[in-house]
Amino acid sequence: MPKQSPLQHPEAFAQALGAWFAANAKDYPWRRTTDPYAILVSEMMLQQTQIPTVLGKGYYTRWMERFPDVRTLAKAEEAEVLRTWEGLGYYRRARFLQQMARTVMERHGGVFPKTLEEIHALPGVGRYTAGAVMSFAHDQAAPIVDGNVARVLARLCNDATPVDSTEGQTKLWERAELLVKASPSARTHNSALMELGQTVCRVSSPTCGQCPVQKYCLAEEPTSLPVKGARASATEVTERVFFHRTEEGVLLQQETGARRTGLWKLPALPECEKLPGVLHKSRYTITRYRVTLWVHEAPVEKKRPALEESASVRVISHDDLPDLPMPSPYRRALNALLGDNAFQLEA
DNA sequence: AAATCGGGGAT
DNA sequence: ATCCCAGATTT
Repeated sequence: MPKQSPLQHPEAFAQALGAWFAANAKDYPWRRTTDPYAILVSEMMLQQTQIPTVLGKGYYTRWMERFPDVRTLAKAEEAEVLRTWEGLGYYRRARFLQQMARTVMERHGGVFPKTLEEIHALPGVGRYTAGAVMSFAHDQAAPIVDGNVARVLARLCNDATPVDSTEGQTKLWERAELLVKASPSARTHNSALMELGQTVCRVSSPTCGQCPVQKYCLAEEPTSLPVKGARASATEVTERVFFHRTEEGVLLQQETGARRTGLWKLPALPECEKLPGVLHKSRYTITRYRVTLWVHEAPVEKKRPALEESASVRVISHDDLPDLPMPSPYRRALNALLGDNAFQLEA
């Protein structure tokens, strides 16, 4: 029996997908609310971050308890905002979220905007996230295309156009829009499309036999789709910082540049003729970098620039240490240095 | 159109 | 080690 294109039978496709979802939907906290702020928080946390990460470590619940609404988030301390985010990565998202809250307070009088254009204009909110809020909070027929939807649509249409190309993106959004407009509920439809990609139409070993829309799928070799462009290879990076402990606490430095803005780290090691002793060494991979982090002893006082006079460098007391937002690699290094094995170089 | 954001988990 | 993940912004 010949396959039918989902694009030529959008109503029947949406019907089959919706029926499947009605019987198989998972229970997530953000599916129990229609509060656009609560939806937006979940979407921001889930950008490039898996559901078990957000859910398992309690990030979402903790955030909503601490910042239950836009007003609370808008007036919160940035350090507390970043500390609540610590461990999720891509800390820019946390800062965007607070900027969003302040924008809603100042530009929208504290009322969360209701149109796609206004939501899309909020800091950190792109086309996907704006569509997610419109469909999940307001049940409006706005399309969404995330990694899951891209995979599902590429396979359904048997389309090898690279999904990360401009042409591929244009096709995906057009198809997503066509389908969501043919569905009885955008909220159900968009949730179902993503969940299908997550549970059935998986990256590897998809379970096509259990797929509710298999008769609409034109894929001949599902696992060969979607096609993506090659990514850049990893770059080796060496980072040298130092550990200086006084009676009052530990010397730390706050990031002010384009990366990890607002977060604290061990201070960068100044240029030295001779490298001070090594206290700790670790390796981690971040985006496209493979970093070797060396923690040295503090350089001798007279050769060290007046770091304490720099606005970004401060002695942090041990009591305040847990409350400062800090990227995970530094947090781990600091814990190792302050723990029982302090001053022992790892083998 | 491509790079960057400088995470984290699964495989 | 590599890929993927409920992406967005900047240049």
